[in-house]
Amino acid sequence: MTEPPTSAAARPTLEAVAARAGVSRATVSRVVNGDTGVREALAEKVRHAVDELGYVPNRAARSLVTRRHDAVAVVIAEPETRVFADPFFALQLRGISKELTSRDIQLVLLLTEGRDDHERVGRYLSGGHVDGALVFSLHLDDPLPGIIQGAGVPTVFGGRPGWPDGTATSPYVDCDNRGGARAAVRHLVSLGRTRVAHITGALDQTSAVDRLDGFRDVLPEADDAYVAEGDFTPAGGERAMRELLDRCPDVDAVFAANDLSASGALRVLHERGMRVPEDVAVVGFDDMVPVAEQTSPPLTTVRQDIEEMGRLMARILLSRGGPEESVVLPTELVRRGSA
Amino acid sequence: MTEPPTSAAARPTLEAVAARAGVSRATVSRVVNGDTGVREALAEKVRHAVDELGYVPNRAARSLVTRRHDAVAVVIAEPETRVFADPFFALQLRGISKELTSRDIQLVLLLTEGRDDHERVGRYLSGGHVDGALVFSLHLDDPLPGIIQGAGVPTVFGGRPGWPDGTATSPYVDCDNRGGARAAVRHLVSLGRTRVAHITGALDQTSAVDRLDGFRDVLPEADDAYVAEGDFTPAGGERAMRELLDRCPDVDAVFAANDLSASGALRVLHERGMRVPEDVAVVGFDDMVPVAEQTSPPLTTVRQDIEEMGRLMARILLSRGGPEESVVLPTELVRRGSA
DNA sequence: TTGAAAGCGCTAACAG
DNA sequence: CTGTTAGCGCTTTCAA
Repeated sequence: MTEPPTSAAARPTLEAVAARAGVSRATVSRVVNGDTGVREALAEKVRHAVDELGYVPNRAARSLVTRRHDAVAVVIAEPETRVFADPFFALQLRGISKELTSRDIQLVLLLTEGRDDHERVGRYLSGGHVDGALVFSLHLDDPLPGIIQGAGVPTVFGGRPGWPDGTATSPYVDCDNRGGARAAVRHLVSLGRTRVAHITGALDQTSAVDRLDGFRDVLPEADDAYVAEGDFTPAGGERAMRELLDRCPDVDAVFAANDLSASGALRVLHERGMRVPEDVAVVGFDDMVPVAEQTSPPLTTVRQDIEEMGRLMARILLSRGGPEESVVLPTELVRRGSA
Repeated sequence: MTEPPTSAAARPTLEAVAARAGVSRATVSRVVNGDTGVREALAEKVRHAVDELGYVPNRAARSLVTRRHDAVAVVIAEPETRVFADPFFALQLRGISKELTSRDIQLVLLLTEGRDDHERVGRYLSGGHVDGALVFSLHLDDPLPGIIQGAGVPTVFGGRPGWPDGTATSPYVDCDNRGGARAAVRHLVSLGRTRVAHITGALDQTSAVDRLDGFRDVLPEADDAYVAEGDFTPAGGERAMRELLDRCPDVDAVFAANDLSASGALRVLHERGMRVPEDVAVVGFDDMVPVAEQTSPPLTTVRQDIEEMGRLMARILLSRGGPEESVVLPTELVRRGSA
């Protein structure tokens, strides 16, 4: 790949199409770009020539003059952490991909790990190679979002970034983590449970903090002993559940910060011979269907539409002139067997 | 985004750098592209000007003349199937990303589902927007690889494509699925197990077929009853394990096609009160560490270096003139508690 | 070793 | 409504 592909040689140009159709380059350009105001007869001829020749516009040439790139960067920081534990990003990517594809915009994927990469990504984004960026800021202390803000590229964040409200210059898309958590805990309470515990997510992520806040909204008086720190993984859920059981053997309900940690909790509960939901009711978060439906009993959980969040991120980024506001999607409690 | 970003306006051009350094555009271009044969004094001046102005080359302009794009497409077909069940792709993506990044090449992600997308991807790839493609062909009957072959773009496949040997015009990178499977089964046999079962992967994927073949290589006389079809998921593993136990209650070892299905099998084994490895020894495949180390007991499994496979795919694609051969990476048995 | 000049393929005024 | 024209920013001969 040090040389231009010889195979795909001699791609036809606008010029060629113009000649074939017997019109000027400008006219072809108009037709190709869907400009109105070309006589239908001519337009038809042009389209015919395009088909015959298999003409595909040269993006580089187009970019050069329009100063657009029809490309959006998706930045995922520190993939090791969660990307691989959790179908979350994959689903969001799918939503993004669908939206971009439908508008014929390229998805340029940027995976980063560590400080060097931050700089590189900053340079890349300021380099003006893409029209915008969709950024997943995983950790509260991640410097990347700041760097990106500085890059001067239109940006939409996935998940609420961890900076003080009002500081933000870029919108974000998130689900109503706090409201969803409240719904989960209220459901547990409505079941008559009085000793409700919470297994948190990784507390360096806003989603985990927000869900914890939601828990406290409903149970402000809950003893700290009923809150165990997890990390969104099944293993973390197991650990937290063990702690909980040791500290508060009387616990009769658990709200886990996501389905994965709930599945871990469920495992420990079984291991200790406790019945779910009779002895301990469990609610998760995410409605990661392949997880939530496979546990025993199937998991009652808070659904968020992850793919839609991705789609929305792209839509907002691309909607200059439309609403540039952050969006918080609603959640919905899904009842299955565990609570 | 209907308009060029006004924020990141007025990027400096080669022209500007040239003026600043008091040389011609050509000289700046040479320095920027690492051409030898520029007097060091001048080169230094140019580099200085580049830094001062924060010059970043305009890729579109460069592409237009070089006919290269410094971009590679990564095509993942039908993500719903596995991408989301399994950290597999994420790891491979990471390897690819690292390699591309180190060479300053863009990763353009193409996610497809269904026939319409196939055409679109075909058009995109023939469109000459990227210098090459890395393609994951999941299913034996996937038409996409064929379409891509036709697109005339240099391609490397991830995983052995499902067409007859010799048909392939593009190299692939895979791990030694068959050899790894043999090692796993031999290990079980060496433990004195005489009734070894196999939980397959999704048999419309070559990796699953190859692992099954490896199993049969070692145990050609094994009764079909000892082979249960899974699908690489924990749920599939559970189902298969149940079948196995019902059909052959005397089974004393299981080789599962991957760690995820092994974890499902383990669950069923516990549920039925069987001890692992005393009553039934279990071996997985992949060494998906977060899975394999969290099961109880921890999983003995066949390790493959997934990230390296990704890196290698990129390296092969980019190594025109180097070895254009397919590569099959070795695997390694990792002993933990389950066998 | 360096510079001048000629485009790469396309869009966007501006005329007609 | 259509064509003419002038570049977008860069690399690359070709001369000097």
